[in-house]
Amino acid sequence: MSSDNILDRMMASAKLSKKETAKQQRILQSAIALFAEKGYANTSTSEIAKRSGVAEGTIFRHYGTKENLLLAVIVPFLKESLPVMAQEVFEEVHPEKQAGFEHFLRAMFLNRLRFFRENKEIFRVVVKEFVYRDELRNELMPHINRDIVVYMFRAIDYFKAKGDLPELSNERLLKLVFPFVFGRFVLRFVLASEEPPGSDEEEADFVVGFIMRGIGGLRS
Amino acid sequence: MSSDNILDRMMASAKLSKKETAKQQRILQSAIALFAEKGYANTSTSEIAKRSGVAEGTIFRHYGTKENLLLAVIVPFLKESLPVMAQEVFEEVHPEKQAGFEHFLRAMFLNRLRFFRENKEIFRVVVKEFVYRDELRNELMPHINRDIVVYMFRAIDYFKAKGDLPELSNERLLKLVFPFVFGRFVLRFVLASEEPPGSDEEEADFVVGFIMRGIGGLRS
Amino acid sequence: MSSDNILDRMMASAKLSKKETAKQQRILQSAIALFAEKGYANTSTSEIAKRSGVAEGTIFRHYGTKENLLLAVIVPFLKESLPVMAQEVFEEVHPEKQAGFEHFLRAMFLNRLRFFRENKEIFRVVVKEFVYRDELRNELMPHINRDIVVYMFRAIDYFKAKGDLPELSNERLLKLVFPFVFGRFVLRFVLASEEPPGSDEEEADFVVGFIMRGIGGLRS
Amino acid sequence: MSSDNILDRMMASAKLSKKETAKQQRILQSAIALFAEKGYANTSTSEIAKRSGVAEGTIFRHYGTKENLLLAVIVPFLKESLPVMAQEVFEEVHPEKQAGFEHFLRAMFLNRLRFFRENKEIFRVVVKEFVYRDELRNELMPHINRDIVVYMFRAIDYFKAKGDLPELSNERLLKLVFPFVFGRFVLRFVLASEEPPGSDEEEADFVVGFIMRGIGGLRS
DNA sequence: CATGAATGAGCATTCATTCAT
DNA sequence: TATGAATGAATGCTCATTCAT
Repeated sequence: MSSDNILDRMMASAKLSKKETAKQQRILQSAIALFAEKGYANTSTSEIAKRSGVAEGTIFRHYGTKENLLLAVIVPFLKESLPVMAQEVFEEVHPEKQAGFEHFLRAMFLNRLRFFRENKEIFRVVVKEFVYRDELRNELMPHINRDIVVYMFRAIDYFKAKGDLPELSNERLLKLVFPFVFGRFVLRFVLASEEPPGSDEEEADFVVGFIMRGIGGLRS
Repeated sequence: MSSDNILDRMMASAKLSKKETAKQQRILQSAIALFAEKGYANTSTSEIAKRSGVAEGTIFRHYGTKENLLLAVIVPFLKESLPVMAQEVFEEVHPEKQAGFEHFLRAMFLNRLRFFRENKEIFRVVVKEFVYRDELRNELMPHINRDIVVYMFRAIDYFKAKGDLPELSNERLLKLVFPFVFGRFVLRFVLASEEPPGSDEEEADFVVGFIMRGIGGLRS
Repeated sequence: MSSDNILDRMMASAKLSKKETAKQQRILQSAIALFAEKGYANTSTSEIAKRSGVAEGTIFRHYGTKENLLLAVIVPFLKESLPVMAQEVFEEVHPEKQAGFEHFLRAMFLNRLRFFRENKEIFRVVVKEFVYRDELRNELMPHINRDIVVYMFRAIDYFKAKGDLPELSNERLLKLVFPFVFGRFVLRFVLASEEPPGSDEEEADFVVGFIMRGIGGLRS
Repeated sequence: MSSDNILDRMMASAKLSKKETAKQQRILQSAIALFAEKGYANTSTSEIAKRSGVAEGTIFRHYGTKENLLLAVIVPFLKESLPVMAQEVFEEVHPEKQAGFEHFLRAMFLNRLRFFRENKEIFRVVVKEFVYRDELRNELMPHINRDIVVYMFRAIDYFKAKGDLPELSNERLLKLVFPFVFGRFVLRFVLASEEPPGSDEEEADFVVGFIMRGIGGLRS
């Protein structure tokens, strides 16, 4: 009896999409490309159909609603982005064996940089709609926060215990670092027309260095 | 056959808007409120007319196009935001008499924080449409960049000459600091439903401190 | 705070239709003709628009919904049919000065026969939709019953007091006579393609005679 | 090139329906229930398929058209209703051995009352579509008339010869009695949400008594 | 025989824009 | 100058029907 109807619909529709036919794939690809370029509100279902080489009715047979099609694009991406965003990295990186928070941060930054690059178009869709539509944001934000926060707090606590991090409150630390990093991803993959020069590793060094120095003198 | 037809129209219409009638004021206010809330694409001109207590035809008599109405909202804001963003602050702050870059940054941060808070709704409209519509961004971005860059480089050069800043390339410095600060504004005024606690000065100290430490060790 | 939302909408929309423009008249006429012929469900708004010589959008500007257009057809007819159906006749007929119930019945029969003939097409629409759509019937029936019953009971009581009618319960009497008469109207104006021969007066004599003899021997 | 193409199709399809598979039975049942409730026009084939637990294609494999499915519902009912309506009753009732027309009428009324109650849902479908769709009515009416008229006239003539009936024209007598009785069935099974109280025999006495007294004084 | 994915014409409705008053 | 009725193209969506498997 929880309040998350969007999330519920997300899960429901996600379950149905076990085997995607070739046509569904094409529909999704076209939708992603068009939503990414012009935004959901400025894309018509007939455009999507034309680009997919599919009848317009076919879209509705599979997704029922234009809104549902958007969810079919966003949801799997979000479900792979959110918990994973820290969990997977956390494990992959074997924090115990890491030199410290700096290494963890660097690994995570590189991991997400590549993930978002790999899914650049969906990332665009998600960011655009997330900024554009207050209700979507209001409904999703709590869940997103929770999923990220849980895992990140675990990591932060671990490194605090190791004496690797200043005694800043977890929340403040996260609200400082996360938007900074995420903002750079948005800039790079959503707003910029092309990626800036320089290797991923250089970028990682630059960003992580900035953050580490920046939080160096912090007290809560 | 110049490339900036939007900008041209922007400037032209901006000049015309010297004397706005009461009705135009009401139209603009309603448009801003609705665009901010639901986005340009999801707002109908009839809604704007109803909220303004004005006939729908009146909107078109004044602005000709819905798109033009959007520009009439965005342009003046942009024109007051951009060059001023550095120039005015630069002067207001009397850099020569300042202790250094840190003071300049702090003053500028506070100045814009208050300006965007004062114009929160228009800020929302601009950010939303800027993120949502690639063509708008592509056409405006160069002008925005130019206006900001010119003034900011002047300031950066001044403080570099004073030995107040590391020998990082102007561009890299700007691309580090500007998105960081601007991202926090977006988070606070566009994405969050309410402003976080804490005084403006505390926030300024926090942000400026982080940046100053962060850029402390940089080399280009 | 009563439950009659259809009736409420009926009244609301009826109030708005104070001055009907020429175009609204044409739209209504076309809608009536088409609804009468093919039924509401089998008539498209584009058909109505074409027949009215009006753009499809114009229909929605005036009536908002196809359903509302149906109500705009039905409601005024119902409002003029129902209470009047007995009240007006009751007065027009001056029951005190009539020879008795037989005269009253005859006057009423003729009055309604002519009214329905005059509004044959709307009558068709109302009957068809009333039979076809359970929810419409369920929502309207109580109100219709009330309006008719109140006035008819008054008349019946009056004639009972005069000794003109057997001591059958009002309800049973009404449920015998009303469907019989109304059924003949439906047959004549809705189901038959053309009216049967014979003058109205002959038909009235026939029907009233049948009823009077039929109820002659009744006991409750 | 005869005029009764619907009837032809009716007969043809009726012959084919000798052996109905279980699936066809389920399809027909679902169609009847849905048509009865919401009307043919407001029922989709996919709804019928879902309710039948059958693929949508299966419906079209068996009936070819949605319209044909409707006929497959209506036709057998009509074929059992019409001639039987008088013939079977006529025989079952052994008119020769009856006390007279009153008994015949009473037996017939009871017979049909029970038949329509038994097939209430199909009766609803038939009445609704018959009222709603002029072309269906126009095509079927002559045949219905013929089937009923032939048998009824035979009965009427018989009772006239016995001196049991006034010398009213057969047609006028039928057009008086038939709609009256049929109208009560429609009221009871189609329009009312539940049947009125009272036993079938009481109702029969009431109706037949009314008719007998009513036609008592008739002259053509 | 049965399926259900695919179709595409058709539908009610919306909305930016025009124009006579 | 302001109005608001009128427009018609475009939109999201439905649904009877087809057909390859």
